[in-house]
Amino acid sequence: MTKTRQAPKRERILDVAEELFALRGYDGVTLRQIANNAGVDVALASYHFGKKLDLFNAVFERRAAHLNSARLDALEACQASADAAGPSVEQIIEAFLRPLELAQETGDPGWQNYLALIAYINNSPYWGPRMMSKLFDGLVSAFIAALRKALPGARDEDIYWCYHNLSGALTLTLAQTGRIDKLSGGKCLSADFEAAYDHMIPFVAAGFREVCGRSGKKRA
Amino acid sequence: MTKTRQAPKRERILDVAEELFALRGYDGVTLRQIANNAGVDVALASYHFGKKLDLFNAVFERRAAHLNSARLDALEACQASADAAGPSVEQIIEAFLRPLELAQETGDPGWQNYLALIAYINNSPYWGPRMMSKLFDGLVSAFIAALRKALPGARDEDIYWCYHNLSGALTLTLAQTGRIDKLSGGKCLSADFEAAYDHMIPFVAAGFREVCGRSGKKRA
DNA sequence: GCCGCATTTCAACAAGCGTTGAAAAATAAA
DNA sequence: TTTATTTTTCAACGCTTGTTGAAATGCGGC
Repeated sequence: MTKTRQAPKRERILDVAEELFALRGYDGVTLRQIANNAGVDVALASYHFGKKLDLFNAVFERRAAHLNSARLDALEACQASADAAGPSVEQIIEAFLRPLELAQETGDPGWQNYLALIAYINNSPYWGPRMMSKLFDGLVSAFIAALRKALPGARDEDIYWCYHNLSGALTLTLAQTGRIDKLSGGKCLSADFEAAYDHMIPFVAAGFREVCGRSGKKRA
Repeated sequence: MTKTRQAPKRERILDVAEELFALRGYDGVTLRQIANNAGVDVALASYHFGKKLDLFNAVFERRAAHLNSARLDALEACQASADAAGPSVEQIIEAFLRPLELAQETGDPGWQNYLALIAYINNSPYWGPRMMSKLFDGLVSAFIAALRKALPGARDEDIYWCYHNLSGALTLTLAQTGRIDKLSGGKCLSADFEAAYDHMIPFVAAGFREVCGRSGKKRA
């Protein structure tokens, strides 16, 4: 077998690129910074990935499939364990958010940088339209469909605006700016994803019900 | 009195810088791009503002005072017209958001770029800690105090997490990525700030009440 | 007219950028 | 071992970057 021995330097380049791109954005990072922090030569990034933009895309593709299937699995699991009416709004939001705690689950701290990078492109008027659809349109459609079923009679327009609010709250959480740490005087911690989701899930579920009509009543 | 003749080229540089920084971020824009789009020489930006970072800061300072006083005025107005119990959560959120529709009010389209730029730094792990506190800490503290009064018995931790969710939803709205336009198939429009706030205000208010307790204290 | 000052352009600098072809080193196959 | 292939480094390229000093332009006061 002459196949991929999976040299560790290639992965180190991806790890460092992930971290630096998440912190400073695509244009705020140079290939030399990435190479230096990874302890390799500049040309090695080009050898493995091609152009700088190709490296950027490679960072996204490395974890995309794993992330999407984890969240889709969570949705299907909560649908399977629900009655004929389908899962509640809380259960759907929970399935949407909880799989994102995979930094703790997998023990790989790179996930945190990856999610911060997702936040960066989702909030960017330049990168958003270029990358978000390709990465997440399928996933979002599945969750929107589940929410539509859990909120009978709701107008599509209202559901999308509510999803937009959810997406924004999530994005700022993933960005890990540490702003809430300072504002709250240390009472809240950006790095505490569990606390963030514990608060976000009931917050968002109540918002959906308020805007999309109370017909979708709260259930245990 | 040879006072400021306020050459229009200086303002044009700020306008273009505002627009391009909002779209591509600080590192994604060159001084030459700004100068070209403004129809001036590269060196003119340095003459008026100094270093590139000084120009970046000048863009923020141009509208900061106006924006903050508009929002603080709205808060004070809703407090003045309330009874002894103070304004409701909805009224406070409304005062927090509605003044941001000043692109329509003032007729200055630059406001939209400015707010997108605010969204950019608020979501950035690099720029956020550097700039958000200086610009908005006073304003946020005033609104937090009003919310604390409107939610008697709520734990500070819960209030800050709810504010974080509000800030995230607002940030993604200001970023103007157009993602909701595509997702909703045109039913929702990123540029329609009024529709965004019409949905965000009840959404967020319901979330605050759910998480921070409906009237008295929250469960253990 | 000329003068003084603010504004704007011109021209160029050193430094850093992404990228590439060829050499060197490491690894696998024989 | 020798050979073939992959991985990594070296060295350099053409180009762009932010910045600056000096020259040119505009303009009100004399």
